[in-house]
Amino acid sequence: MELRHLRYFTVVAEERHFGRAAKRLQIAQPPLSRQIHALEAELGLRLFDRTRRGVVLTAPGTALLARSQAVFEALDQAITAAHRAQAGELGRVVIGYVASLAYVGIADVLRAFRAAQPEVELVVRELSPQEQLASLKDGRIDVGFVRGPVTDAGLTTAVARREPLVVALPNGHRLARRARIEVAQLAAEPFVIAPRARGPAYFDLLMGLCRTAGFAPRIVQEAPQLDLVSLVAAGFGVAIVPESLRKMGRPGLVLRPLVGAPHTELLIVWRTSDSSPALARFLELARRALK
Amino acid sequence: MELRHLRYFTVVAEERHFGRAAKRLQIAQPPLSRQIHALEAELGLRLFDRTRRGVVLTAPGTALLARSQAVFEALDQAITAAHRAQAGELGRVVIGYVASLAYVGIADVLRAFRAAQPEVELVVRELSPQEQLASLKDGRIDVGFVRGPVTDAGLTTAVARREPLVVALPNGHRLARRARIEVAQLAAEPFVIAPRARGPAYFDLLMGLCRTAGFAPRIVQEAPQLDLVSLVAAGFGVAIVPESLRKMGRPGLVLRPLVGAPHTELLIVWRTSDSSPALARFLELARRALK
DNA sequence: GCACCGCGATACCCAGAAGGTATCAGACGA
DNA sequence: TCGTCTGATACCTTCTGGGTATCGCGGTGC
Repeated sequence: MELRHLRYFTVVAEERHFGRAAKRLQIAQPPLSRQIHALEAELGLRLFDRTRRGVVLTAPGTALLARSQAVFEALDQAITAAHRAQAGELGRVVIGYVASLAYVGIADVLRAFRAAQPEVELVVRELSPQEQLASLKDGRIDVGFVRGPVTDAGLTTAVARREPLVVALPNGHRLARRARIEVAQLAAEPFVIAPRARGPAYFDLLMGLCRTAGFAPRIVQEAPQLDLVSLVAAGFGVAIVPESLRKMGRPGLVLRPLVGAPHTELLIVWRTSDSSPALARFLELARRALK
Repeated sequence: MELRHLRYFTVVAEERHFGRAAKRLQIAQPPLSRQIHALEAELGLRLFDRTRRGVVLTAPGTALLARSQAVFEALDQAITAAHRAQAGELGRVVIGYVASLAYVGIADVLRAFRAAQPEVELVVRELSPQEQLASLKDGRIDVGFVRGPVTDAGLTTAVARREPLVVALPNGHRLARRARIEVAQLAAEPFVIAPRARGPAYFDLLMGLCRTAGFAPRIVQEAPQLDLVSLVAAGFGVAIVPESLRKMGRPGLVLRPLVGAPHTELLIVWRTSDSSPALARFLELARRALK
């Protein structure tokens, strides 16, 4: 069966007259008769009782007519959904993010996007920068948020936000009295830092900073990013972190500007080849929300 | 768009490969490519990203695929419904019945039919025999239950049940002491009877009975059939009724066999031209339930 | 009673589109 | 670099959907 059969059947059933139905369908009456016959033959059912002054539906015809509407509606919905997906209003975006963003960035982005595109399904995965790049490549996520440069071929980045680095100190720390801190003043401090494997770009950036200031940092604890500030607050050492962590309002922690340190860049990363309209919408809104 | 396009699209989407899809569809690969192209052109959407080792769905393609299933399901349901209607398992039967049957016949029939064909909608209308015949002809009801012969052209009848006539007397009536009553013994009694207009056949039958016994009945009250026995119980007079009224178990009423009276026939009536399978099923089950 | 009219069915033709075969173009892997 | 695998293209064939002319059959009106 083809939709043509169902369309023709519906019109004949509504008109109760082959001639009028043919006119409405912009075809001649004989081919219409033939198509209805073909439909009846395929179903093995008589759909109409042909009388002298028109046609009446049989019981199977009545049943078919009542349910044909649902077929056309389902088709309309399918087509509409395809167009909406093209417009980025429908679909699914899987997002990777680093733990340090959980408190200060992602929530705003998700909220803004959900408000704008409520029918795009959002899935978030907390992943280290390294894991994000790998997940992007094999399609487990569609977009990632990382710090530090990304040089992978096949991935495109955009700077979502630039922010200064600051020193995180435990309350009452000797340096906490100072309004701003030089990198060299940290030479003797124990450092808490995320393992290089989780984000080599950021790790190497910090190492470079210290080396430039003339020392190699004493790393007392390598912590996943999430717990980093907790360790600092607990007095294990100091850490160099993006300024936006201030928004966490974590007690027991003091943040001081780091003089001479470069700004860090929060990057949005996605597959260059990914042409999903939902992703495009997401990128657009994410960049706006993070500005 | 035709269903062919959607079928082809679905298979290509599932196989992610034009060659394999074409094999599954029993056609060659080039026409399959062409049909997909035509579908994309009609929708104004790219549904697949053609890569070197196959094909991947785009966002609109994914959306369309997810909803295509619903189209095919709706179609299956429509076709199934048509076949079930043909089998008399689906549809609608509108039933007319005389009030005297409300208590002793219809309920059994409806119960039996509903149990056997729960998805056939049953509509019942209480109508006089005359109204039933008229309603049958213009399609307001599909089947009627009446007493007395029906001679209308275009209507077919079947005897659902034959039963004797009995005399209904109020409690304590002079004749109630007798085990059986002759028609002639009623000559002096006041009669309660339904108006001729509501059922001429039955009316004429009773008149004939009395005339044969040598008297013309004294009609004190013409009541719609429903209230007939109430009037008898209230002492307005006697009535001649089908024996099945005994099942009502109405207090204040005595029923006595009427000697020499013919049996009355409960008839099922329907349009000869009506070929509704649901009606056929109903007739079959009604006759069985009334046996 | 007869002719006419209105309806769907049938016969036959044509054109367009679906499907087939052969082949191309490009990317990937050996 | 060549072979292979992919979908696309070119071109032909076949089938079928649609057109016109006409039929058959009731019902209707004179």
